[in-house]
Amino acid sequence: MADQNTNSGETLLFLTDEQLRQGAEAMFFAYRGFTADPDRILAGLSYGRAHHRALHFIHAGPGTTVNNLLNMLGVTKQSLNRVLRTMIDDGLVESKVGRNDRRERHLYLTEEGAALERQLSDAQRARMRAAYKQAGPEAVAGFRKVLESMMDPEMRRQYHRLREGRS
Amino acid sequence: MADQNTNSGETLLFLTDEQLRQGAEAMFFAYRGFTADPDRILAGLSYGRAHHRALHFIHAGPGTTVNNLLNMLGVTKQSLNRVLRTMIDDGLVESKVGRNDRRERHLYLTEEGAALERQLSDAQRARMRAAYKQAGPEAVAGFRKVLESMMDPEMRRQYHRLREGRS
DNA sequence: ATTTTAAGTCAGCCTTGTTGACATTCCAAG
DNA sequence: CTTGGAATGTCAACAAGGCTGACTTAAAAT
Repeated sequence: MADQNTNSGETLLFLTDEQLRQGAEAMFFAYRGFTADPDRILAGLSYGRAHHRALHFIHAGPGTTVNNLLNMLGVTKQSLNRVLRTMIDDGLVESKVGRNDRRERHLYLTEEGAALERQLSDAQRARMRAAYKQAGPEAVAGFRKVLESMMDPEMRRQYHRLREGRS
Repeated sequence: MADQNTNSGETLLFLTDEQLRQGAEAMFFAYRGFTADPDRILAGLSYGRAHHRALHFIHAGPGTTVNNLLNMLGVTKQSLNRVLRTMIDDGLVESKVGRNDRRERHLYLTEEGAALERQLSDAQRARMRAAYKQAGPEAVAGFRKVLESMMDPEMRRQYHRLREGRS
């Protein structure tokens, strides 16, 4: 608390470096919690967080192409391919040649893949549900607002595109 | 502010799986933004995100012990040691034998270390400052509230301990 | 017919996490 | 004073998951 105006910047009130530091720490610790439950589940299986992310976005946009997924995840195709390969081989993900453009591969979850996705996201959502409930609806609105402002513009666009695709 | 439901915190409606999924995506994309700027800086030097985290917490609690830091970061001592070793060798971090308990090592930033920490956290804070400003003070309060609720209890305790230590 | 694009693959590298084993130093309890 | 345990450091080996670069295949676009 205390020191109000030790601001090392342009801004007027309320944004002390100290408060921003606390925000950064909150992000760090909260993200740990955010990933903790799925990570625990995945640790048993031979998968990692990267698999979870791929499952999530294939679930969110069934039929998405590899290139789409690449842009979502922000990794190289080689890196994604390793993860995708194992899941296709294990029968969690199905890759179908595109009808219009046969160079593209469209990705879908199999029943088994959908089951794992559900298990992982159920765990993650349980924590978020508890946090949302504890913090209250207004806090949640603020939470979402700040997160969105924190994204890179390109990520924000993808975030919105996803939401529209499901509305 | 009020949309449609005047739910007073206890209502469960409001928390559809879809909304929770969006929250998860927001966390994912926002965290990418959150780390992007420091990562860019570090890419040039021969350091990574792990070094940034260590610098941050040594800055936050000068004289912290290795064990303290371990608990903060949630990694093994071997993993931390590798990172710490390079920074000590490079003269960014100083390790002093404890006075009371001479087994402990107390960690401090050198001038050079403090300079790098400042550079990294300035970049990170710039983004947070912009996001906070754009979202507004109420949103920020909610943001912090949700993040805190999302932490593991142990992490929440450490988060508070840090804040108290600086108040 | 040529060029570009989407995807896949191989090889190798880096960072950062993990275990396990072991040495050192030192505090504290018997 | 000896001994047990705690805090730290270090070595080795390994794995996940990023990266780059080079190359192939197939198909679409020009």
